[in-house]
Amino acid sequence: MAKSERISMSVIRRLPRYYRFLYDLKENGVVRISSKELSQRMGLTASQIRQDLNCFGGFGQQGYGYVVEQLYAEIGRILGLDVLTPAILLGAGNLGRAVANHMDFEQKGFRLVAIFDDSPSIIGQKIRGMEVLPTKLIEETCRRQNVKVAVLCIPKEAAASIVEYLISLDIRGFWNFSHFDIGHHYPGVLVENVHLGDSLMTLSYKLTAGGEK
Amino acid sequence: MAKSERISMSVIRRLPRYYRFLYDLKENGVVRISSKELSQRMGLTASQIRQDLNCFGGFGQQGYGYVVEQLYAEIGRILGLDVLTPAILLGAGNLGRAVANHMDFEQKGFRLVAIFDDSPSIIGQKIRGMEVLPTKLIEETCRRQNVKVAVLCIPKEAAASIVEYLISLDIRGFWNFSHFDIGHHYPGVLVENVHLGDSLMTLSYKLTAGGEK
DNA sequence: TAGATTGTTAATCGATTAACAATC
DNA sequence: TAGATTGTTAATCGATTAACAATC
Repeated sequence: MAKSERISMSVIRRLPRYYRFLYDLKENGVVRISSKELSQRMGLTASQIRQDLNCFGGFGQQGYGYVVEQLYAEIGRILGLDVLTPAILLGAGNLGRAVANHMDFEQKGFRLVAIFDDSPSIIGQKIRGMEVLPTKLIEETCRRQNVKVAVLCIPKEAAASIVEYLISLDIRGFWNFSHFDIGHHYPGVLVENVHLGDSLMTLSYKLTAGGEK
Repeated sequence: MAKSERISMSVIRRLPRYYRFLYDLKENGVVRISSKELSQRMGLTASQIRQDLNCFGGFGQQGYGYVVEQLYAEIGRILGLDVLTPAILLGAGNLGRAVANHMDFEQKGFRLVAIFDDSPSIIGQKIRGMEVLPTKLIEETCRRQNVKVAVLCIPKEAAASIVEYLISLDIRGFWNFSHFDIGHHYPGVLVENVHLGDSLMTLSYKLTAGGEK
């Protein structure tokens, strides 16, 4: 099914959006959809949608379109959402608490197994029913639960050294909210950076430059 | 100075990252930097850096490189960080509180002037010294403070109708954390979407596909 | 069957990289 | 001046769009 060529990140980053739109269609009882109609709803070209999907296989039917439910499931599988990867969260400050409370990890392919902080005033607090643990328990937790992913909600200064430590514990993926750029330093380590500040500055640019039009 | 051609989003999205790296260099007392050295630190090509910067003007000096402090200031200006745009935040749940507390709006070109929620149990609470106001005060606040930007930390269901309302109040920019896709529906309205769920699913894909290598 | 819509190939467009003359 | 490094043009690479034969 899946074609063996390397898939570009441009394509991958569109998949979660397809997934969301298909979920909505599904919820609204829509059974089939053509690339044309989906393209109009999403503001893309039909060509791009077909091109994107055909990176992974022919999910449609000529003359008919795509079966919503089936395509939804297929994309979920491509994204790996059907296998829950154990993850820990580091840093239970404002941001860490919000991420832990707000994000539905199970629906996105992860299982949040523990939350850590090193501030004595935060340790022991409950977040979504989970007690915040001291950082010295990280190693044991990772070993016991076979944790492969860490969510970083810690300050930039702390991040650099903690990343090294986590990699030594066999953590292989980071969802990084810290301002520290894990990026390209560690080969084989998979990183998804969430730089909220960058996003806000981009909006500032759009507003500034948008006025020139 | 600024060249008049349209700048691509690919270039724009790299600017905040340049800005962060230059800030660090500046803090570490580095006075000058060449595109080559910066490229190594950032994991880019020197060519790309020079190409990017020259979209906006020649900020360097042949045979020398770039003056860190000067380039930093220049990029800040390009991003429009020197003008603070008044913004309101809607939705003081977990996520809204974290964004309000965590984000340094002033450093990113904005001034957060008010926070709104429609839940009686949240209205009146203080977040970063600001009292959460009932949504019925949105109109008055926007008019009085000439608000042009809204940060949306509200559920998807609420977003669709609130966006229309805010646009009618002359809001022209959205920093959108809701799962609602403002995207292409409203011409002339500038949107920066932060889809945390999409980001997490992308990490799931990387982990899934990374294993195939 | 006729109509619709896919999967896929070819054409276009845009972004990145390479090369080098200009110049500090 | 000689060496270094920019700004910029040209070459390459990749992503998007258009077109159409295949087929349900």
